[in-house]
Amino acid sequence: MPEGPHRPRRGATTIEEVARAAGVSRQTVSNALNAPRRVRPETLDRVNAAIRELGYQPDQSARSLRSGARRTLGYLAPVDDPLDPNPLMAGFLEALVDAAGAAGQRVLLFRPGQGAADPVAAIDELVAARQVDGLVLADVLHEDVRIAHAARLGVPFASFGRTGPGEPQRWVDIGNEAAMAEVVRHLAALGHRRIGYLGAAEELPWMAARRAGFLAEARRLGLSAVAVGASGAGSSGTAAAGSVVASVRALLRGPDRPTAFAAGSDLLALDVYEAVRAEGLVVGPGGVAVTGFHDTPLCRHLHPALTSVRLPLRAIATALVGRLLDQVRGETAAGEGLELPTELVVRGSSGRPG
Amino acid sequence: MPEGPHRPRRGATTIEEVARAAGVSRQTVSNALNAPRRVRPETLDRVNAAIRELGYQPDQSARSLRSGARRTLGYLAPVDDPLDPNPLMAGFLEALVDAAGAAGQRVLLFRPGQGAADPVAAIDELVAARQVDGLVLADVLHEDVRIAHAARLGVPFASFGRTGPGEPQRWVDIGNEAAMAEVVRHLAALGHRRIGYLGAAEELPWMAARRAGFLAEARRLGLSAVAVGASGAGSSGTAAAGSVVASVRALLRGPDRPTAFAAGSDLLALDVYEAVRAEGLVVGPGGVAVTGFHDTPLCRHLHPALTSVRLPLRAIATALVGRLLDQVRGETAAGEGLELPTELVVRGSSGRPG
DNA sequence: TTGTAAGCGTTATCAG
DNA sequence: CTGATAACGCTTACAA
Repeated sequence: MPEGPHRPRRGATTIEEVARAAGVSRQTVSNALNAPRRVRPETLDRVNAAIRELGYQPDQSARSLRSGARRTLGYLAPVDDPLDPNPLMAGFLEALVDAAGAAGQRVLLFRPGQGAADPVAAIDELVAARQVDGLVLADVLHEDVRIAHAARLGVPFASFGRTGPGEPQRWVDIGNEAAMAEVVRHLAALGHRRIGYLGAAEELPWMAARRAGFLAEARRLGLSAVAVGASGAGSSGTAAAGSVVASVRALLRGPDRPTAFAAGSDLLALDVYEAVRAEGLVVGPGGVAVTGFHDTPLCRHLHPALTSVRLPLRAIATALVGRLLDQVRGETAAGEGLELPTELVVRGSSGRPG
Repeated sequence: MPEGPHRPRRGATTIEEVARAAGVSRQTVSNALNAPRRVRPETLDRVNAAIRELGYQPDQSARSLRSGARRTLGYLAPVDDPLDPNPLMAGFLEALVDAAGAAGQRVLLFRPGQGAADPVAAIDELVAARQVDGLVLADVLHEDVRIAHAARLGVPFASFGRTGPGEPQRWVDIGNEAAMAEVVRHLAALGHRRIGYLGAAEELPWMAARRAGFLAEARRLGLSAVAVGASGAGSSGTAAAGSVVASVRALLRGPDRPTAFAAGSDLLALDVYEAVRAEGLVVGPGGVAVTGFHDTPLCRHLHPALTSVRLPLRAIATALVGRLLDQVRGETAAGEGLELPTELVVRGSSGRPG
């Protein structure tokens, strides 16, 4: 609701006051801030001193109104429930805020209004209110309505997660296939010949890619590979954790028991731990090797500690911000995706087969 | 006419265009938006139709400049590493954005610049640039430099986490003691008489409170209680997970073996699982009961599923936003803290003693 | 290099 | 209830 009364001015030092204190005009202060090279060094010093002394910062609203630059990037938070938060909300967001800050931008969080879960309307609102210079989208699907809509609006954007061939290629992503291929090679190097994969929510492109990467590399190396895992559950696989465990247990009881399992997430790896133990086997050297994905803090609390794939969150965030600002500045929108490498963090859970 | 500014104007429907389309003046449109009661109904309809048709939204920068209201709340993200993200970043942030949105506010994320980890400077910048109407602080310590500084600046703020008696009491918090007391009563009701507590990073007030709440209720009920857990580690206890497990194992081997363990976080509960199993015991009914704290998705992936304390994230966020906006509107800053109850989610990990 | 003038889009004031 | 006028604080032309 719009408040009626006039708002009290906080300390609110204005450019005028700085100018007076430095004995120059408003515009000289503005120049000192926005084009320092145009101001004589000694004047610049004087102005900067006054700025520091008064603790002056330009009013961002006034600046935005005049210049058109909002110095703010919008992050469309994935639609999900606080009780089952998106893994990206932790970790990636920190990296994004840091990367944006380093580029002089702030990050504005937004989501579709609670209940009405229409991301398109949320984008429309934010853009129409001219609150951001660009948009960061995450958990992007191959044909994503958010991508299509942002492109239609003509607002600069970049996505964490690749888009299909028909969509604009303004994405940054990790190499999900490559990451799982590295996992497979790691396991193969340890001597494992029969390996299993545990996935979930495989309608999500990144989960499908991990599975595909696993199977492709296993085939290439001539390993015996089998993949299990249900579709349909949420991205963190809340639904049928129990049945997933059952699938792994069945494999472990089968004739050609895998000696190693790669999982599509750290939580799924935990399911593998449970299945392995339930079958009276052990995880790690001398037992069943297990790997996860995401390198969450969970990995370090498991025994043995979980080998996992670490995402280059800082590099992803920096690349997203960079591409976004290229578009904002009107430089040629590269129009190409960027795939960044992951890092395999080897811990006790992956060792030689027993 | 002035030349087009540096920046290309996006669709940018202005109030002027709406006024022309509706056949009224700018101010009538403004009134229709900000004080609809002052506009004749039939005129209002016409204006609203034009607004809808043109997809008009007021330019937030212009509006802010004029009115002083930023319609934005700043969230000072806890200082930590993306690789070891703060648990609040997931879950709480979703709830906060929703609550803010319901009150017509957006959420601006900010952190101290990477490297320079001074939250005070970050607050100064944001406030000086007049980018927000108020601040949300989290993971607040009893004597917190952020609280003191925000109070000194006179900027409206509210904190998730209570402040000490010398500080302004503009906090919302969960009842950490009460939550652990409920856990203790739950375990006692199941028949447990010897119970253990596993904590970590107990220099953090909320962790200390959980421990204290545990011990107090155990004493009140005449139970035999013992607490273990190191200080000094990060909030997620990355440091010495191994030694924590060792402490629990030692207790399990001791003469008066606890039949139940409450942990200060879900990850610590996982450590208890490991310790229990390492001692050849089982978790859950017939074995050692275990409870966690936070109700993260991890709980549902453990076997047996972990009993845990769920935080009322939506209520917390709503209360924080409400108190913040009270201050923004200049209404009497309540000056009192608000403690919200948690919810014990009972699952398979807590059962009758073996 | 610096100062002058104008206006970004909106809302508050005060006439009609 | 509506319409003209004046700011909010800043940055971009342009003149000195």
